[in-house]
Amino acid sequence: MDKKEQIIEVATKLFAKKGFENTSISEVCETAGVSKGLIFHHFKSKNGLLREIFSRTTNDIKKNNLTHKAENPYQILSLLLNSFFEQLKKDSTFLQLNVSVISQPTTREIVKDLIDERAALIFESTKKIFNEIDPINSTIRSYMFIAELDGIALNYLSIFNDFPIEEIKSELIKKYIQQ
Amino acid sequence: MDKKEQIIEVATKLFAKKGFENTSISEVCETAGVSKGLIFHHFKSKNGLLREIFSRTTNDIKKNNLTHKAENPYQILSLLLNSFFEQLKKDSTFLQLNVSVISQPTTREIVKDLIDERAALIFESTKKIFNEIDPINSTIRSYMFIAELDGIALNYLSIFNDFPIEEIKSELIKKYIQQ
Amino acid sequence: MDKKEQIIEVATKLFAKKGFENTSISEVCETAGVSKGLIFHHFKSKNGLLREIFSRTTNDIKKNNLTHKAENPYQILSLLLNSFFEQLKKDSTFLQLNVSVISQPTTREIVKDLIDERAALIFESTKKIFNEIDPINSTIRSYMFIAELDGIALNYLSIFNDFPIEEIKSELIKKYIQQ
Amino acid sequence: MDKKEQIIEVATKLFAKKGFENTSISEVCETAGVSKGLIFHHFKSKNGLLREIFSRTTNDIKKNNLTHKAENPYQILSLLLNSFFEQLKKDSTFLQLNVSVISQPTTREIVKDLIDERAALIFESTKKIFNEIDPINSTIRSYMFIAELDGIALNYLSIFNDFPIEEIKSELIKKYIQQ
DNA sequence: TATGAATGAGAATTCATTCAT
DNA sequence: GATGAATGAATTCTCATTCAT
Repeated sequence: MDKKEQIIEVATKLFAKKGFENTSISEVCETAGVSKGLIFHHFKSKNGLLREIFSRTTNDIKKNNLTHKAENPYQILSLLLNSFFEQLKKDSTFLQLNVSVISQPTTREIVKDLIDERAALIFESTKKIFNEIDPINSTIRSYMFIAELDGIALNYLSIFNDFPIEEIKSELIKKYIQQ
Repeated sequence: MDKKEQIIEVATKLFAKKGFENTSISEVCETAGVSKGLIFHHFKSKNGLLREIFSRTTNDIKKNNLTHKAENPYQILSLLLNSFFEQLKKDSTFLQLNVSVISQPTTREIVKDLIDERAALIFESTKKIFNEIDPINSTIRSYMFIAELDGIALNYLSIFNDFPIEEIKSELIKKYIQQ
Repeated sequence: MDKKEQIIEVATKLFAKKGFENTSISEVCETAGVSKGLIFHHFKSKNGLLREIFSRTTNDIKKNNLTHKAENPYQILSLLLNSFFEQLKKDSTFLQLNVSVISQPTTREIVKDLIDERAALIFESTKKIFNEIDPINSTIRSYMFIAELDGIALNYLSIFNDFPIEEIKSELIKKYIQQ
Repeated sequence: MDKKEQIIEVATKLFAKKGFENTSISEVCETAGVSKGLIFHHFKSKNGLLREIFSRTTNDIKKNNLTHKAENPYQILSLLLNSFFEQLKKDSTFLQLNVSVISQPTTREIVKDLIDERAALIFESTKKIFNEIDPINSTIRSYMFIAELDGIALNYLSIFNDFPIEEIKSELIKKYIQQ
């Protein structure tokens, strides 16, 4: 069993549940059943561990992007929306980790470059879709599409206890796919 | 000048710039030129200080809401969008504080009830507007409107360095006000 | 009883006996009967504590210098040599602390400016003496006199177990005072 | 190139530049391009590495002593002083390592026996010289000669930034060789 | 209302050393 | 001879909080 992977797995869960700043290395160690020193051996620092986790998520996004080479932009949008809402329900704490890391000044600074990389990646792949639907306004529509999804995530995860996620999903599908 | 107000002012700025968890009481004291004891005298705890700051923002929103008793829902939307984008540009760090407090599990817990209160407030005043525009779908449209703005704030403040805020604003005005 | 003074007293003894790098803050605290936090409250860091101790010694030297306003340079030299050998025998560990702080790269860096200040102080007061004895060569004779005493201290404290300190003292008195 | 030699070379430089206590085995490994395990394989412990370095210097001194079998004690003194001042200028950090190891309680303890051995060696070879110059006072003159040189080294290396090393050298030559 | 000395629990990090390979 | 994952004890330092004044 790979201890490095185990640390990453445990840390991801704890960071997601309690926030990065409020999860101590000690807690990660105890939960993962490894010594404190090992974390610093593998990741150099707590920040290094966060970076590793953050960049792995980006890599997952990359892989996902490569997967759907559907012919139809509407098909891609459909897949994308479905997987987005799926993750929102299943992986909620994990998504929350990403939002909180990005929005908190200190953690933001730690993964600054990785945020830029990921943002560019998401923007490009979104724009590729809208280029086929509405080439003239594809830039602005991409930004708005991304913002809309992020806003939905933020409100669902952190603001409203009774956010009508299913209806919102229907609405979005209506708006973007069925004209 | 009132020392209590001074503490709140300084703490707001520091929490916004460095995050709540990464700002120590000591730093607030030194910057505000008061003693440590005084903060605990006035706010009972560091969490108490955060709650005071957070609820003051809610009060500001309340006051703002009372102000615009325009006849026309489109006029209200227009005012609302304008002040939103205005604040986004002028008060960016302050808005970021609100997002980060809300999205981080630990701080979220501290102001849980205040978030609920504020969310209800914002939802109600938004719904009042959409009730006049599209009564049947007013609930879903309110949620989507709020999510859209939050998403724009998040992307502008924390994700894209070159987010086309002016074009997004035009687009929203086009979408919500000029049909 | 002043806890700050107590910390300084205990730390001086421990640093002298075990060396700065090998004395932990915990040990200082336990011995002094204060909490860990208090050291950082008063001295900001372990390095700050060392600086405080080092500069106090310089202050002692300053005070000592002001004292002997003997008319005769040979009288001053005599007093000086006597107190030097006296300290060498009584305060040996304390002198060793000074030598080790000065000669170790890391600790040296910490008190760099204080070493410079002290060196200038000692050189000036030595030169004042030799100016009256041999004005033309006073500079070089001052440097040699200081080096000689330091070398004796180093050899007595750290190198030879059977360094003939009394005979060395007689020899120096013969050399510098009785022509 | 022999990895063991490489380790010694790198460690000597690092210990000299940063002090023994402030140089970690990890740093030695990285700089030398070897694994951690290898150091413990060759030297048993970090202390063992220091002892190896320290005793090699003693060996160098031994070899040097064997070399000059001049007939004239003044010739030997001359050679000795020249090589001393030469080393002071060229090998300053290395000499500083020796002084700092000797004067710091912890490191002193580690090489205690080696210091004694080296001190005896230096004393004996110095006394052999003074035996020919002034047999009656040779002991005390040897101690003073050694102390004088050590004091000069200490002051030049660690105390005065503008120590007049050249003039001091001339003075010593005048004092010990030209009457 | 206001101060700041004092606390103590807990944080991240370092580091010599071991050992299976 | 050579590697590097793994350990665990120790280290410096931070920080919210209390309390006598």
